[in-house]
Parts: sequence; structure tokens; C-alpha cells
Amino acid sequence: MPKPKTDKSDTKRTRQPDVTRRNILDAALVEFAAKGLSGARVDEIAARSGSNKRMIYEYFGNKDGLWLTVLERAYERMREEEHAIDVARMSPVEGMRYLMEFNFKFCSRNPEFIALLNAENLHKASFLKNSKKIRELYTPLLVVITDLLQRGQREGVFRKNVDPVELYTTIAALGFFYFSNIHTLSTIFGRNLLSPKQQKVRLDHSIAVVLGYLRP
Amino acid sequence: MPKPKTDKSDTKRTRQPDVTRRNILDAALVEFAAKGLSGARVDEIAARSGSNKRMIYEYFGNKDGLWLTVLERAYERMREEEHAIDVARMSPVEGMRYLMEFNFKFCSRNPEFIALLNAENLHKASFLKNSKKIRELYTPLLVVITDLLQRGQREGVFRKNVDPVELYTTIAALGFFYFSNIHTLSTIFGRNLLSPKQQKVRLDHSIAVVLGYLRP
DNA sequence: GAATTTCGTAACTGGTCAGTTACTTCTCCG
DNA sequence: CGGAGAAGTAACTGACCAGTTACGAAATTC
Repeated sequence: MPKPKTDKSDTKRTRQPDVTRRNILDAALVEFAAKGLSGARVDEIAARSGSNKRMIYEYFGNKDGLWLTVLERAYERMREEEHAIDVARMSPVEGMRYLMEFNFKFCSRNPEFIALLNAENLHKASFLKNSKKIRELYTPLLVVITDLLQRGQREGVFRKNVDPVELYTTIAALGFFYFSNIHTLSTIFGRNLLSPKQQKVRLDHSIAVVLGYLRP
Repeated sequence: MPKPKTDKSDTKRTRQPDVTRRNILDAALVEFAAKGLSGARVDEIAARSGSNKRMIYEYFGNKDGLWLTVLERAYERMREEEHAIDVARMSPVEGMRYLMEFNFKFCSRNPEFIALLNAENLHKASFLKNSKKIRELYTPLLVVITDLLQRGQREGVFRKNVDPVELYTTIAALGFFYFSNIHTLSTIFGRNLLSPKQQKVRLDHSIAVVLGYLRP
């Protein structure tokens, strides 16, 4: 037995500070999203990350620092995905439809993002307000919407005098709210709103609302 | 001095279990809304209520029991306010406009309700699901919307084939989301969305979206 | 007005948890 | 190699907190 190196799984055991860092952030995202800031347990995050408490405090200072980093990272990810959107070649109506679908499905496949935002709003966005990165994350979706609106108005397929920020908020609301409140809504309506079928119904309706509104 | 009765403020000091109960619930609403379930402190609730811990455990069993009661009470209040709505004499368009305004302003003036619902959704509505009262609280707003839709369709001022549940969800979303995410949105947009001016802009836009969609 | 029940107070208990520390083990680099 | 420093471990600390208890004070009832 010259070099057993490690008893653990056969992952290579070289130094990878950035991998460890990422593992911690991944674990923290899950834990924070499931239990909120005060409900989350640092020990649990350490265990789940495969790393340990000491590293968490080494990299992130304290629980709050970890929270802020997780939050910023979640926004960054969303921004990255949004950047990949290209509706320049689509017709305004087509583009708007695509945009709403993207937003809706993003919410559907990122429930942790929803939970994180809700928790941050509970704290009156006090962490986000102190973030240095926050100014960069003005969402690109807004730019795309503005462009679509202008083209649609020029072509006469959209009504005039639509404020892009308001429309953006409306689109965000139509996606976000459904998933944010999906458990209480499911309980009250006695339906499982998480089912793909119900999700499709909801998305179709949302698109119909916005496109119906945008008619000249 | 025949009967000084109490050294405290001149509130009467007779036995009033229901008043004490209500005071506790009021205090709990504030604390829970501000800090969530796990963040809230029972000691703080006891202090704020003017009563004490012992009474809390006497009336509500434990922290979770208190949470559920607070939640049910919040829903009941909403239902009561909704019951007072009477749009029977309004035109469909007028009625719909009034309904959206009511919903929006209810969210505006009940931020604790918003916070409570978000916290409950974080817990996957596990408390609400176990509530015996839950079946009663199918919101009356839904009935009113159904009626308005039918009348509007008969009169030819609303489009056909609108699902009342979907429209209800949309209206709820347009009010709820804005206030639920008001802190992160304010931070990202760099505006104070809590200001009455911004609120009016938002409400007007929301109404325009729904009425615009409903056009035949 | 005594007995009984309700209400209030404050100290206590047992457990939890964020953050620290002392110490060991591994990895990297010259 | 071998030394320096990074990564890992686990025990520890001190604060906090949900829930309990023991006891006293007040109020209702008969």
C-alpha cells in the first residue's frame, strides 16, 4: 500500500479552493432556500457541502456573508441566462411570447431563486442594498422588452404608450407569483398547480393576458 | 382609596381572556410578519402583547400552534373584507376596475399578510394544509369575478372563454407581487416603489392590462 | 369571605447553534 | 525532500431560546 491517498470516494483530492467554494455555495443555496436565513443551519450547509464549517468562515466570514454571496450568485445566474436571449430576429408578438415563456420557465425550474428573493424581501432587501454588485444586475430582460415594444409599435401590432418598466413588472409578476404562492394556492384551490398540465394552462393564460393587452 | 385595583395604567384589570388572546395574536402577527416563523421570538411576542409566555402556551400550545392561528386569522380577515364587496350594481368594466383596486389596496395596507403568506409558502403550506378551517376560505372574490365575467360577456364588453380561476390568479398576482417584492424591486430600479405616486402608476397599469386583455 | 379558578412573574432547563480554537493532515513548491 | 501554509476535524464556548415550573396575586363563585 504505497499511497492510499484517501479513503473517500475516488474524487481527486488536490487543492481546489474554488471547487470547495462552489460546493459550499451550492449547499448553502439549497439550505437557505428550504429554510430561510434564520432557519438555515451552518452545520447542515457544512455537512452537505462535503467541506466543513471552518472553510465557510474562512471564505465568507459569517452566515450573513454567505447569504449575501448566495444571493448575488443567484442574480448573476439569472442574468447570464437572460443574456442568452435573442429575440432580435423574431416578430414582436413572437418575441414577447418567447420572453414570457422564458421568464415563466425560469421561475419553474429555479424554485430556490424564488425562495431566496422572498426571504430577502422579508428582510427588506437589507443585504441586497449593501451589495456592491447590485448596480450591475439591472436585468437585461428590460432592454429586450423595450426593443420589442418599440418594434411592435412601429409595425402597428402593439398599442402605444406602454411603459417598459411597468410591462416588465407585469411579466415578472405573472411568472413569479404563481410559483411563489404555489403551495398556498394549491391548497386553497385543491389542485396540484405544480403539475405540468396546470403550468401550461397558467402560462397560456398569462401570455394571452399580455398579448391581449398589447393589441392596439 | 377603597379600590386601587392596579398600579399599572388605568386600563381595567378584570379578567378578559378573549382580549388577552387577541392581544397575543396581534403581537404575534407583527413579530411573525417581521421575522418569519423561525426568526420570531416567543419572548418578544409575550412582551409586546402585554401578556406573558405562560398565557401563550396556555392558549396556543406551542409556537407552531400560535403560527397557525395567526395565519387562519389573517385569512379570515381578508375574507371578511372581501365579503363587504358589492359590485352587483356596477357595470362589468366598472366592477372589474373596483375589484382590482380593492385587491391592490388590500395588499398595500396589509404588508403583514403578504409576509405571512410568503413564509407559509416557504414551508410548503404545511400548516395551512393541516388547518381544519381551510376549506371555508375559498375566497369570495372568485365568485364576484365569475359574476362580472358572465355579465360582461353577455353585454359584449368582455371577450369570451375567460377562465375565472385564471383571471383571479392574474389579478391576485398583479397586486401581490408588487408588494411582495417591493424591496428588491425598489433596490434594483433605484426607485421608492412604496411612494403613493409609484403605487398609483402601478395600479393604473395593472388595471389597463386586465381591461385591455378583456376587450372582445 | 373562603375556596377555587384564572392570571402573572421570573427563574430554570435542556437543547441548539453561530462562531472559535487547537491540533492534525495533506498539498504544493522550491 | 522538507518546510510552509492550506485544508480538515472535532471539541468547545457562550449566547440564545422554546417550553416548563413553582409560586404568588388577583378575581370569581358560592
